[in-house]
Amino acid sequence: MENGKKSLKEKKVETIRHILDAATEVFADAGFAGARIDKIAERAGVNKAMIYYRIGDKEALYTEVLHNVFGDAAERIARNIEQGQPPEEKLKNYVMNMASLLERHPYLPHIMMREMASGAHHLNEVIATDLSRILGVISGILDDGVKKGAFIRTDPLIVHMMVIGVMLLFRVSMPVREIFYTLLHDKGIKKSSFKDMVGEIEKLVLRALKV
Amino acid sequence: MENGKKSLKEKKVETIRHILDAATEVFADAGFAGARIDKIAERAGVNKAMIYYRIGDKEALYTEVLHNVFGDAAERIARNIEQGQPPEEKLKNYVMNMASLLERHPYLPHIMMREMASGAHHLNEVIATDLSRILGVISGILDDGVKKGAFIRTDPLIVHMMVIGVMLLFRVSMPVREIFYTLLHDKGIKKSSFKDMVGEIEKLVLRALKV
Amino acid sequence: MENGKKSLKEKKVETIRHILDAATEVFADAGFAGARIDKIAERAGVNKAMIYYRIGDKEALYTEVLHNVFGDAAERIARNIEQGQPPEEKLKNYVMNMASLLERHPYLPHIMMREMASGAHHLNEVIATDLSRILGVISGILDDGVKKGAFIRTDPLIVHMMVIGVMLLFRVSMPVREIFYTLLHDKGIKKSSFKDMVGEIEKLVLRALKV
Amino acid sequence: MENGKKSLKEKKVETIRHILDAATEVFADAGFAGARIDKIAERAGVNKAMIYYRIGDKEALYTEVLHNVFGDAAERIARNIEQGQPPEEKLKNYVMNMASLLERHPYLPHIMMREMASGAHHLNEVIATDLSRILGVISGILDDGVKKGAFIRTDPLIVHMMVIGVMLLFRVSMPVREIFYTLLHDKGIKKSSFKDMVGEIEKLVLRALKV
DNA sequence: AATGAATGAGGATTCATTCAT
DNA sequence: GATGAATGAATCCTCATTCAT
Repeated sequence: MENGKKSLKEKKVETIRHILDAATEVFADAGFAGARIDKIAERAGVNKAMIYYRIGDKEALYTEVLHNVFGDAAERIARNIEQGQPPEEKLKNYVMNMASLLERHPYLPHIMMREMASGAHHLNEVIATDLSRILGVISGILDDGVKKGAFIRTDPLIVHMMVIGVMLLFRVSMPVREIFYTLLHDKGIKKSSFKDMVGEIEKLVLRALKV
Repeated sequence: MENGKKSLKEKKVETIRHILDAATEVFADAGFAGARIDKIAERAGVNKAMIYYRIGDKEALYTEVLHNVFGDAAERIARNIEQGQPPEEKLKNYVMNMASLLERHPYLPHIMMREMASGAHHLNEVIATDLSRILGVISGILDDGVKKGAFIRTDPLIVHMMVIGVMLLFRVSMPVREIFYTLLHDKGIKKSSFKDMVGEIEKLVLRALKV
Repeated sequence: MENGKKSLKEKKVETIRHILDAATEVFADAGFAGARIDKIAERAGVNKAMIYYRIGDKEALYTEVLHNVFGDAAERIARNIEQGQPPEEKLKNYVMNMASLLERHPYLPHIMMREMASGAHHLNEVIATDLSRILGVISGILDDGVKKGAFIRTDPLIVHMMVIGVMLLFRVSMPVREIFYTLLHDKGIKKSSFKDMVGEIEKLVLRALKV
Repeated sequence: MENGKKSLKEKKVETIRHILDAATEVFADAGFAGARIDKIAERAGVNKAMIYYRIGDKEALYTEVLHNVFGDAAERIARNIEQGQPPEEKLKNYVMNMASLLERHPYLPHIMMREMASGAHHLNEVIATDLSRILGVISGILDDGVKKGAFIRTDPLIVHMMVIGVMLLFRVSMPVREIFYTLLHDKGIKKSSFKDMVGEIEKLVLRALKV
């Protein structure tokens, strides 16, 4: 039950959350250079100066957004690896985790793709470390599979990029796909949901890796 | 006369090429909003006003760049499908074509990723048509493979996205990978060249699709 | 009870003193336009709103500072004129008083110079009256000297400006002089203390005025 | 005869002059922090962006102004020392030169006083060198006078500061003096022109220094 | 055909000041 | 009495675009 009375600190925390949420959306939509502080402030329902008071300049705000999104992502991934399962299960798990990560952070794909396209200048070491933990996970799974005779030996980076790449593209390409579906509906290409896609990826990746 | 004497028309064409080349690099580096007309002019070795004189405003310039890059890409793809080969060969061909496309257009990945992250607002119908032709090709290959009992039935869009996704990520992530390699060299992850990666993809995709 | 227990009124007075001291320093350092309320609050160890609560807006704060510095100065000067001395002694006294005034108010030179450079908009009539009392003093001394046949007739304003001018410059130019000393130490120019300078001024002014 | 036709380069030079003139006035009036780029642009009759296009940011503009004013001053002083005169003449010359310098640069006093009050942060080495040349001149004159038995030995820096100090104060205090004159006209203090003052200074300084 | 000069419109950032508790 | 939260109004600065030659 919202009781209407908020302490000063609660209000402050809430304000910060509003700002970061708005900033995440706007940066995802428009990129760093295209984002407008005015728009972020408006969408957050705060005065423009508030952003500087609470967070700092555009750069600081962007970094904060990146850290929020990627920090949570990395933590979540690292937590979700269950030991003692057969490699196939672990791999399915990994795909599922990646998928649910993107569902939880709908703006991650946009931000990530842009970041990489920009040379990842903002993905400084802290964030790079976060990401490297994810890579460590898939690497471990594949190694385990190879040891147990379940998987062929492959480059884990490429496997990860295939999984992540198709998911990013899928999420990010929604508006383009609308056009394609219209243009291509007579060629046997039909809409698929994110869930459909995840199932398909799981299947294809397992087929590709299994001995 | 090849020797230094250029006709007016040749100079004009050359100027336009300089502008478009410079614009391609700058847009790839910085995105539409982050690109600076000043920088494009400087890199092209022309006066800023020249850009407006020859091509038009920033929007027009960007569209021109997109069309140059994607138009050539689409044309090249459509040309390279050889009939009468077995589906496996066609698929290998398709992967190779995609790969050589990216080698020929080193800025395409950056631009494409950003475009999609922005909601593909600039990929208007003309360009969408270009892309849809590519999709038609892979769709045809997969259909053929299914008909001939060589491939399992899959969603061609997902297959395409996997192939394209990993390639885009690979090209675009060069700077980030440098960090990762440093962080992860003890986890059995090692540098691979674009060629290595293409071979690996070919292998994995065929394994995933073959009955 | 002197020991740590302060009455509410004492705390209030102390707070005000902290604010005014901090404000004096900051205004002296940066001038009116360059001074930052934030910085004054921080240096005073109080909350920014406190300044408005206790004193008022930036303008009021500045006026208060000016009055504090100049008010005390004028009072002190007027008090220190001893009657019945020979004019030479009175003049020495006047120079000494000016000098000790500046030692007591290290920020007065900076504030005064800036105020004059700004057209003395803040030196409103109240403060102008303060200053005019000082001028009355030197004027009286010179008149007395002329009457007694000790001094030549001169413009008291110019004498005052010479004395005050060199002292202000001396105090204010400390940082620049450091550079000059380095550049000029081979031209026979060497560091002098404020005391040295005061003695020299006394000597020169007396030589200039004595019949 | 203005012929109305100006070459591009002439226009450019003129624009820069307008900007620097306006900036000099505004910085003199309001100091660095108080100066408004808008006001400078308006007073120069140019668009605000022009200032950034031609000169740079506020800091650069200020430095340019300082260099213009002080650079010319230093050069003029160094040129005007005539050799072979008796020391008294040289000293008179020096006072006259200082005076005419201030008549030529009516904003120099305001800017200089503020600069010193701010700790002379912008008077970087280049400008310090300019100023030190002036000091070298007066130093030489006094030395010469001492050698020829005409002057007592004094600290040239103090002599210089007395001369410069009273002149700066005189020029800068015009608005305040108006108040004083009103308040003090019954105490025998009357308006004097800059010329009057210069004559008086010359007299006093010579009396102070002559053996 | 080509370019240096110039600017309007907008965007990031700052800062004195007020408000609510 | 005291202070953290919040903001309106500048203020500096940038950049795509146009103009005049």
